[in-house]
Amino acid sequence: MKKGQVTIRDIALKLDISISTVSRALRGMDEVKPETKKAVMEMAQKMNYEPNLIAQSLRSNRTNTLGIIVPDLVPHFFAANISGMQELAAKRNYNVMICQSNESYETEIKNVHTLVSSRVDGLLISLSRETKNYDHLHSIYARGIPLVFFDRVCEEIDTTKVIVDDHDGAFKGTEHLIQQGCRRIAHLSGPEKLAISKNRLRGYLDALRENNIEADENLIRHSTLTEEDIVQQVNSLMNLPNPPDAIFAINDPAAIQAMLILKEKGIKIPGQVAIVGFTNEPASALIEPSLTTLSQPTYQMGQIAARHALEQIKNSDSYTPQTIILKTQLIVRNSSRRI
Amino acid sequence: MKKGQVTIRDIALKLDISISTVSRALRGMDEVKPETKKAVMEMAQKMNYEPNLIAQSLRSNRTNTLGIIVPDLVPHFFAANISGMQELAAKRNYNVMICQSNESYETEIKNVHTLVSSRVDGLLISLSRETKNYDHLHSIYARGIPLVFFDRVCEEIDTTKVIVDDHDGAFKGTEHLIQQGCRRIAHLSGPEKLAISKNRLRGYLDALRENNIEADENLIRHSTLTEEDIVQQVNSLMNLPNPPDAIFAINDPAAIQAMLILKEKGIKIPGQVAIVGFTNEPASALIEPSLTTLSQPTYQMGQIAARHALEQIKNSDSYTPQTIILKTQLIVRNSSRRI
DNA sequence: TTGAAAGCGCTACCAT
DNA sequence: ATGGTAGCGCTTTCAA
Repeated sequence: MKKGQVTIRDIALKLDISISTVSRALRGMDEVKPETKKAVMEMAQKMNYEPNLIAQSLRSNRTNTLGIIVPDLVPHFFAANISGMQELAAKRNYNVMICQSNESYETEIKNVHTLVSSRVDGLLISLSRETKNYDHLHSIYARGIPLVFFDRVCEEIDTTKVIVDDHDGAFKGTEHLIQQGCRRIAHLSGPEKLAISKNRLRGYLDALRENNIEADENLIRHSTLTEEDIVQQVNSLMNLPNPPDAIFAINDPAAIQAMLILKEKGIKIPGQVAIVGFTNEPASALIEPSLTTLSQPTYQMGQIAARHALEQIKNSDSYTPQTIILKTQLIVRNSSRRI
Repeated sequence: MKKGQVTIRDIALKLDISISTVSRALRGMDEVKPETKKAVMEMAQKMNYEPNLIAQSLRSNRTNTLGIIVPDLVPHFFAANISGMQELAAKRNYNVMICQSNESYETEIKNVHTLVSSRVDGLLISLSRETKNYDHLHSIYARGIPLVFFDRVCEEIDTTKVIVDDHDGAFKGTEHLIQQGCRRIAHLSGPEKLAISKNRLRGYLDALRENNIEADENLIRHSTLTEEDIVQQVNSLMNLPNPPDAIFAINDPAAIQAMLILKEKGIKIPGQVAIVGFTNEPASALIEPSLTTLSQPTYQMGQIAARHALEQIKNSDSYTPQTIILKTQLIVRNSSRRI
């Protein structure tokens, strides 16, 4: 007897009324007689009816689903973002479909196709590191699918972007080190052309300049951020004739790496070298010494991004794209506290 | 002119052929003339046609989507699991729809309804802490929707479960402490009725027994695992007339918490009290001293769970439910190394 | 207050 | 090799 899921037709048959009436009753329209409504509701309950969202979607041309593409959903930053998105979406009766690009441009393109084919009502994306060509995103935009970038954004598309104020964060982190008495502050940066690297580097440089400290080329290191490369960069820094008294790292993993290397060398933190990271990973509060860092409002970031996507879905005409810049917060811990 | 997405009908109209032919051509059926096929393909490309998975799903009664329910997708354990699932699903041309129960029974029920309504082809779930009633899951099972439990499973439903060998892990962790010379080993456990608590407690007790160490009721603490409760339990343990020389904690966060408390008290780790955790969180390798723990194959766990769900979807008749028990691996670090 | 029927985009069956 | 058509489950006119 099991022929798959129960449909409104099954209910109609049982009650010997029309499909239309069942449909109306189920959605509580008040043009249907109360007792009919009651009978339908009870029968639906009894038969374990579950509405078929697929059919509804086909009809309404809306899936109530947000597509999300991230490079990798494991890192805390992305996990928290997605969590915020899912949470808010659920509140508004939306689902989320999630893809990982694995930092691959090709995969990211595939993901876009998948989500477009799934007819998601909106798309939230944080770009892969490889992505240099934006045709697949232009195509989303051209289709009129609400599109929101978060964290790793594409400047050349006029749509809502939610980002962290990297410049401001780097500025605050660097200035904090200066206030602690550091004067030779190194910057362990990431790949040179990455937006994030550029912005944090600028914040670092501006903080130095505003405090009348001359920047030293030797103290600025662009790293691939692999384990080996960090080892090499830190060693090279400490072997300078005039080594740094502080390191401002582009992110917490790099900062933690650096700390481990320094500790192995017997260098006192923060006494000899103070450290500041960026992103506030869960581990950072727990290591020894605890790491001073800039916390990003990750969960909130996801919520805001999702809210904007939904906003845009709702008012596709009147909606105006915005760039939302979230401030980071300096969390002072022991790796930098000298005073 | 923009009337939403392009359909096969649009292509058929342009080419002045029938819808059926377009459909066939698009799917590369060889009963269609090569030149027609080529024309269709080119036109589809040119018009930026994207197949409508919703329509396909309605027709085929398959969505190519797996539903996933976790208590919270932020913790590394769940994030890695989901990542494994998504990865494998993508490989087999499946999508994932993800819900968070927030450890709430009510929300979990809502999630189940959502995913059933979305007609996911299979469901992967790790139960909320609150869930004691399993009717919503029985209903899934009764509907014939492939169901796989991972980590937090429901024993009373005969379906595939992927779990970690908690007993074995706890046994290995405890035995390791014994080998390090500890004799009064406390166990910081979780809520008493939780399966995970029970299994790890049994492993702990069995290790003691096999090594002829008498278990001491005072050293076994069931905690709610909130910050305050852990503080209280650890303090209480250390205030015993005969305090423990080791703590085996139910998970890494609890172990790390305990370590912080002990360090504040000036108690040497591992000298006075050795510590072993469970789960191998990323933070655990980085704290001081680094935490000995049992690593779980999280990513692999997700892959296996997804593989079984897909297997079951494919061969719904011949498939036999299994319980897959994954072994943990003891990772010895400094928090327990006494010899 | 209810019913009949069209149609969302697609596939598959039956013709030709 | 191609076209016509029914139907997946639902909503929404239009009629009654």
